[in-house]
Amino acid sequence: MPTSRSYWDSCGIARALDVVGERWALLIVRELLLTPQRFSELRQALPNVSSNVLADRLRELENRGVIRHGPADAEGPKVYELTEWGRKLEPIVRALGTWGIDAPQPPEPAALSASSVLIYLEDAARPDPTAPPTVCRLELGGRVWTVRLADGRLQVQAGETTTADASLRAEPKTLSTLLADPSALEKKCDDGSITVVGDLSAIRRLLYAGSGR
Amino acid sequence: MPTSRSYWDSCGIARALDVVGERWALLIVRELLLTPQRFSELRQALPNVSSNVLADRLRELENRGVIRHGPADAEGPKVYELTEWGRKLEPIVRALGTWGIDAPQPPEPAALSASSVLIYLEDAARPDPTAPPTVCRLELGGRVWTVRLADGRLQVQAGETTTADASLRAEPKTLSTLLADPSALEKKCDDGSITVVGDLSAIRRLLYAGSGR
DNA sequence: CCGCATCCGTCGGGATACTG
DNA sequence: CAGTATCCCGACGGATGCGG
Repeated sequence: MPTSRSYWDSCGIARALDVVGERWALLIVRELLLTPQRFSELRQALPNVSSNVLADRLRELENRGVIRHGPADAEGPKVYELTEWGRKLEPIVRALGTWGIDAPQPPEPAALSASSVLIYLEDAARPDPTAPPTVCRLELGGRVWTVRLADGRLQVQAGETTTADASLRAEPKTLSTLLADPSALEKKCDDGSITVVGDLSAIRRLLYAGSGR
Repeated sequence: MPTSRSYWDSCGIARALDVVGERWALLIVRELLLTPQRFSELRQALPNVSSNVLADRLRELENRGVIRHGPADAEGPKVYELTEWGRKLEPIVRALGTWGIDAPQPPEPAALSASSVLIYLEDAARPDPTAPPTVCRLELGGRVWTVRLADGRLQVQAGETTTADASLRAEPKTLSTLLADPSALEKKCDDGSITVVGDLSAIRRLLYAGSGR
């Protein structure tokens, strides 16, 4: 059964927290920022939330108008996705993530979902505006993503693209490590922890952009 | 004893929530946005948090570097105040409040602190840029505040000012009601639920600015 | 297998009383 | 005034069940 407690405070901040302040709620929103996801995908992205709590939160967030539950497109599997109101949380959640960079790392073992790394990548990226436009295909956490570098911006999209300069397959944590130290790219290629197809320098541009140059 | 659970997730968002995601934490931050406050003032502003939980949260937030506990200035009473890092939450908390405006109001009885109304006032205010600069003194929740209207902006400061066009004493909820319907100003004056001294039209400008014109 | 529901143990949080 | 001590309940977390 969903949580029903409230702060009993008419302040907008308190009312916002009545909606998305319960445990795991904002992490679910984080997961849905880039793409709708299924229950099992959310479980994989948030391995530390128990299934009953996840079900509770999803129901709550749906009842309160933050997310929606239904087939995104014709007769696909049922996915959870943000409503228009829920999407307005995006800049807030991203800002919270930027703020949290300065918070201490949790001790191992720590989870790291594909969405987390990609959101970080978008927000931290400072691509060279003079560099050539680049499109990379990413295989991350069992899904395919498209990353576009152009006009001094980095954008992530869920799904395949028709034309990519290169493709990279990695674990989210490995990609995170590479963003902290892009110079380790070749080594990671050699030891097989990542797989690169196509123009390696495109991947290199992505990593250096995502590391803030 | 403070909470020690974690999301065990290296994502910045999760780490931020490890710090300020526990219940009441962000409402404490809200209370400290405008001015440092003492324990008893926080209790009054957050009447629904029990003293032990408040003490726990304050200790946690202090340990994690969000707030500081000490005499703000020479030998005053001990107050809680935001650290530099904690202050970086300000735009996030304000944005959350703006988002929460569209969330349902909690059933009565609902609390409403002076800080809450004043933060809302600052964020919702759209003062007429052509109107004359105005300074109002506010007595709200047992404290004195200074509100300045100038250059199409509204700014709130804690404490007295030397020169004010008018002074208004009210309960936070009453002020909130007036911001929703500024035309009720005279009535509230008459029935004694507020007290105005000085230029009534200055208060009127404040209310209309705070109501988004 | 996916999408939950149920059961149960634990712990965070709420209310009250009390202390330096 | 500024918290602490205590008790209790509900939210949370883990495991398992179970229908589609």
